[in-house]
Amino acid sequence: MSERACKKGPQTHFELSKALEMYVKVIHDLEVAEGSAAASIVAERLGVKAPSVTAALRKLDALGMVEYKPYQEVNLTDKGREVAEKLDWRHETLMNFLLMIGVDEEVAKTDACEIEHVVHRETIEKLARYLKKAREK
Amino acid sequence: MSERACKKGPQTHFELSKALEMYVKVIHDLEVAEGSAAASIVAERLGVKAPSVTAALRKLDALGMVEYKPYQEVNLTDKGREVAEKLDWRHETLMNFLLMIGVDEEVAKTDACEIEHVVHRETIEKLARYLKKAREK
DNA sequence: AATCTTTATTAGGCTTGTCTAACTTTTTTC
DNA sequence: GAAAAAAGTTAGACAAGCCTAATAAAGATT
Repeated sequence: MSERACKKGPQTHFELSKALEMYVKVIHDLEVAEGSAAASIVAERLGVKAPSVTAALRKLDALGMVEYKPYQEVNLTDKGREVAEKLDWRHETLMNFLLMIGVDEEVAKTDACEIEHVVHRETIEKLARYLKKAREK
Repeated sequence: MSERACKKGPQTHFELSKALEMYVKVIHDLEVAEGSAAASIVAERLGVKAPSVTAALRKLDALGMVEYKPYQEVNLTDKGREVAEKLDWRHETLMNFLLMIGVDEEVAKTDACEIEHVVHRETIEKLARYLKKAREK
């Protein structure tokens, strides 16, 4: 059983870094709640400073994830919204599972937030399927 | 159900970055297999170049995780071995679970490698307990 | 033992994501 | 509508991790 540690293959299955995905999530939350997202609130929600938000928005815009003009509120593009919804679904699925096995709410939340950015789609799909079955019983 | 996205609290529950943990894992593997770890093999296993290994070893040494003298093979300290064993246990637990829910072996491996670095101890403990129960049935 | 080869280290650069401080734009308030 | 306040941006720095190219040390070969 050698070769246990894991090589660092080039992330083929993710379009965004974890950091940028977090911005997308927050922007989506704000859009749902208020129609669009102000940079200052994004900063506050993520616990970062304003210039970090500016930098992130420029990148997300370049990647076609948000519609961004300086000094204006941001909105997700369709592409960005897809990413946000994917993350939401992942988060939900992970939360449901973690709570089911008895993980504390707060811990589950932060762990789901970590895992959602790093696992393969297949894993979440299998987890969702498993969860559904476990509930039917 | 607002406030869905996750703030980035200061990592209180980890002593090492994910990158450094990977070095510890590989060094441990090599120690088990051959008594000690040569930098070139560590590099190869992790898919990085030699200078990255040197830099990492210097950091791990400063953190008391390895015994390192330039131009010599490395060995984990007791502290480092503890970290490696913790990671092994996490990996094992995650693998068992992922395989149980039907995730493909290769995918399970890389996903376990990601998750093991980021979740709380509690989560792994709950998972292990859950797994044990699921097997008893 | 001197050279050649392999292995490791140093030096310097790049990227991502963060920060502070200074400046600009927008909005509010009187 | 002008001045003050708030919000956003730019400039420049820093940390972690990675890289390449050049250098130094160890180990082999004859």
